[in-house]
Amino acid sequence: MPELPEVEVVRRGLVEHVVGRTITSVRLTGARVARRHEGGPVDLADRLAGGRVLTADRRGKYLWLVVAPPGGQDPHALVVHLGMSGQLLVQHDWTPEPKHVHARLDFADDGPQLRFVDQRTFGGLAFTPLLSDRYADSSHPYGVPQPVQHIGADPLEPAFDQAGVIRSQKARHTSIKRALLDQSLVSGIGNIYADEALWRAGVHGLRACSALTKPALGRVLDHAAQVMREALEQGGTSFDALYVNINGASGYFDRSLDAYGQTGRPCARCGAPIRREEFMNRSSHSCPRCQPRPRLP
DNA sequence: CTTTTCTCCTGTATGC
DNA sequence: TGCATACAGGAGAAAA
Repeated sequence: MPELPEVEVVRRGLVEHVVGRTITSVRLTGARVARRHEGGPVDLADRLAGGRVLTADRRGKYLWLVVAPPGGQDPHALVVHLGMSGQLLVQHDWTPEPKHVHARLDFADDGPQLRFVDQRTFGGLAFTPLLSDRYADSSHPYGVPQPVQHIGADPLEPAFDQAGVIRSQKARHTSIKRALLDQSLVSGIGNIYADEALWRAGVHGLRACSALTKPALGRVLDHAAQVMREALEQGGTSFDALYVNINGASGYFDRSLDAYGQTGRPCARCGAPIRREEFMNRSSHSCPRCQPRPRLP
């Protein structure tokens, strides 16, 4: 599932293969891929045609291409969310299309297309204005797209204010895992890296935010940032030139997971079998010895 | 306003 | 073999 490191790998691929090119036409399959675009699929395709891609940017799990429309209008953002199963593929038009291609962008040069492929269609595209970032020291010179404004900075960007996040978490009446997954507090963390960060910190995800000390919350966030940096290094090694890849679990990093998906395997620290528990109709993985469960609320 | 639950979707794995 | 069911889960709407 694409979380921050996987999306960053895709962004780097777009910088390499798409930035600087001019879009000639866009073909969309079905309306669902554009359901978050205000004007619908036809408007989305129309407004992208003739645009030049200035850069590829990202915050958390949101990815966007900054596109300068023809005629000198203000740059807008083609916002891409990969959802659970979305992929962006850079492929020549003669390459047979995989299943579930929902969008194809053609360019003015002879280079390959950009294809958006999404089996479960939780992802989608939207073309939106760029607005000024809420963070003063933004590293997003074109601003951030409207659909991205409500999420917090991610742990790998300069605007990330860890002390501020800790203060917000302290005030929340919820568990630490819910807080980690809440993109409005800190973005980019999904189920995989939440479980990994909590395992590294030795904290059970059901612990109340308010019951953890600020240093303990800081350690969880530090581990989240660190595990995503490590995953990015691994994931960065796995994509080849014409394939902007999402490998489901970040390149080769799935070999390095200590908690997520490790049910029954021995904990790398203490040897106790990793347990799986129900959580928000999903699953959580943790070590029963290193991450003792809090008393029931 | 805050917090929780529900819904969207389909390929893969498992059980009877 | 065939069919039913569980599972994977990000995000936003809806409900509490």
